[in-house]
Amino acid sequence: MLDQKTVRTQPEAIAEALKKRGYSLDIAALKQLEAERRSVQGKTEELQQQSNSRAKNIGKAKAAGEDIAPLLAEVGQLKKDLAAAEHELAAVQASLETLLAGIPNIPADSVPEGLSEDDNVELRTWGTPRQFDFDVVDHVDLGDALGGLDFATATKLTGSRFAVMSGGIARLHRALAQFMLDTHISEHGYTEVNVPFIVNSDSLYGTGQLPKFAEDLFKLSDDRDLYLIPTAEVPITNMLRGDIIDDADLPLKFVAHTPCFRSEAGSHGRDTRGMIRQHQFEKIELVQFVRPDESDAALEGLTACAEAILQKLELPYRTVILCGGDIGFSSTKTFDIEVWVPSQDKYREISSCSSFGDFQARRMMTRYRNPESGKPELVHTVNGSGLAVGRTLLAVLENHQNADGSVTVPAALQPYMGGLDVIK
RNA sequence: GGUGGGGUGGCUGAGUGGCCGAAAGCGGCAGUCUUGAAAACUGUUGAGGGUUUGUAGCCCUCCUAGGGUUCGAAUCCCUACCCCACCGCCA
Repeated sequence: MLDQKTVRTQPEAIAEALKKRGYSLDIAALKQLEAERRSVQGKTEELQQQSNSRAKNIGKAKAAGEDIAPLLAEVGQLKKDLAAAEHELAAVQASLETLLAGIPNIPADSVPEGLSEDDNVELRTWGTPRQFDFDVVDHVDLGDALGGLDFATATKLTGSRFAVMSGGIARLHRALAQFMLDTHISEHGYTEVNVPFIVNSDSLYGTGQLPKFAEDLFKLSDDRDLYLIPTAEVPITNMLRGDIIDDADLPLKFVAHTPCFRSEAGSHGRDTRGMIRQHQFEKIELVQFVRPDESDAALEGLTACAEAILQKLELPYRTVILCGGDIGFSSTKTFDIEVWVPSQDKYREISSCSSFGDFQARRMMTRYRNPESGKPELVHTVNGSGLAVGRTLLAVLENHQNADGSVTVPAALQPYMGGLDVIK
């Protein structure tokens, strides 16, 4: 959520900044609601004040032993007016709140112009896509031949966009998760957390998935208003919802390994083959809470942590900065890391690292006590995948495949595979 | 599942209808003292919002959340969520 005061007082400037996203802010509606809010709030507070002072007078009169009956008679109409005004105010504030909560974050200055992913800008590449001297097989056929990747059975168990892994591939998948987690803990200074995979709507509101993107989530039919997490970003970031953090504790860096559940509504027919787009996948998520002036550096650092995993796994990748039209709702700046997928002859997203500025912090009321002002001020949040495990598995299988259908285990993973160097 | 007790500021914890945005302590901040620090002492210290040129003043709201009673609610009633204790059941 953007700062209400800024939105209200400088709607034109906000609207201009949001154009970079291709978002058009309804200034007229905003101004109208704001004018209404102002008058209704003024009226309500005046009535509240009257009501308060009369109640006090009644208290004094009673204490003095006076007859309070005439005073009581006076407040009848006031109470009715006040109730009506409060009702009206609540309605206006709810409308304003809905409008404000639906406004996306403002892209950072460094975010390039553009409306689609075609306008994203490549920042750097690492490694060189391998030249194969045999016909490249995609991970679905590779996995099928190895007997460890089975989509048909998963369809029987659940439906489309699920997979059953077994044997060496299941172990490789687990090894990848462990390896990433260990690397971030011991080499990058993150604290491991283990969090719930089911969250309430307040948490989803805090990180920005709700109220706008409910259709992307799996909601439990249980009447407790609970959802499966679409990413560990939600539980980790919300750990500090409503809290005031000690300045000395910043920056806070957390890493978690969780499953992620996404309905993929609206992506029917996209990436239907293989592990690219699943309803359930595992991810190692990195989250940082930082002081406002440190978020740019934190985003660079966090992205480097994610890239380090790909380097250790000897997987070629490139890093792009998303253009204004392609960044997520809550993000002010996003770097996507894309791994080389040989069967598709192109780079595919494997990590998305974003800075949210104070956008999430404002929704969550997560603050730190600024030693200079002594006041609680909003922190900045930064997060990213480090990495998506399923897509990494796919990349390892395809990039390290051999002519005989076997897959070479990258050296970094071998300790996690009991020393195994080839999956056959 | 049963019974009972609770959820108050950064933290601990008082407060059972008006004098309570809220005692006290801790912590924080400022000062005195000190070569410096600690200790001690003194003062100060919740958050959000409205109005406003204003970090001035005035005003509103907030004691888990949502309803209710009342002229008036941290305080009484109802509901939800959470915590604690004991009992039962069980991995």
